[in-house]
Amino acid sequence: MKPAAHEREQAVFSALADPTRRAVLRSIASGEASTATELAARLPVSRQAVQKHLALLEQAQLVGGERVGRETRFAATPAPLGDAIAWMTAVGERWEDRLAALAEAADPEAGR
Amino acid sequence: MKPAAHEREQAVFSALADPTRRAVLRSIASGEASTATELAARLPVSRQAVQKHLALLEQAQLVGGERVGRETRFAATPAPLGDAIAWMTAVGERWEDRLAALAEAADPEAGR
DNA sequence: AAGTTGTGCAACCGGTCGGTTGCATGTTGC
DNA sequence: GCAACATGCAACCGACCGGTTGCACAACTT
Repeated sequence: MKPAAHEREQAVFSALADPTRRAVLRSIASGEASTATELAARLPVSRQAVQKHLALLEQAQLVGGERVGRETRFAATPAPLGDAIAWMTAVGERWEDRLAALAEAADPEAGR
Repeated sequence: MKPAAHEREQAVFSALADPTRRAVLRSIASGEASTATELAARLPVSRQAVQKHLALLEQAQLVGGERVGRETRFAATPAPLGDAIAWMTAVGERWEDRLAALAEAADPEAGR
């Protein structure tokens, strides 16, 4: 298997792009609901729509589903969020570095 | 203007959803390129495609463009990334809280 | 056993997205 | 002034996405 990092990254970011999906994830993370039908009751979409969102979230490894009896209970596995955060902070740091370098180059003497 | 928070949130997350757009943002943040034509040269897409991505990134306030002579130079303004990170950490914390509560509730009985 | 509740899967549909081509405009350099 | 380079804008297109409906099946309940 090839997790490939940027593949998971892609999965996470695109999973987070949809507002409904974010709502689903939030509901699961806060324990307000754990099954597709429960989530659908809290959201203005059908159960099948929620189910598709859950499939994507699961593919991004943001949630994990476990079948208990006749219902499938989902739980959050927010580890991938860490990857996304890492990407963002990396970009942010690069930006800061760049800014610092520019500032230093433009202001070598009068620096702090 | 009224940013409405969740509107900016939406803009940021959907802006980050596209790999090409992330590449553009990374290139700008690291100072590798700053104009649409430069970016297009580094990427396998046309200049106009990059330009559209830049428009979205600018709309999400992740970059800012300033016209200098005949070229438009873009710079990163990663502040919105902080919002996104805040959202993620909030979800992550809620998850941890929930997990802690469950663990605590399950601890005395330890059954499953 | 029969009915009820929850799930999984497939097909379909309209809208949006990422990308392209084409053209018009503005800026620089000779 | 004119050629070359960079940008802005619009139209168009194929693909994907979010959502729906419909149906078949598994699992409790009585």
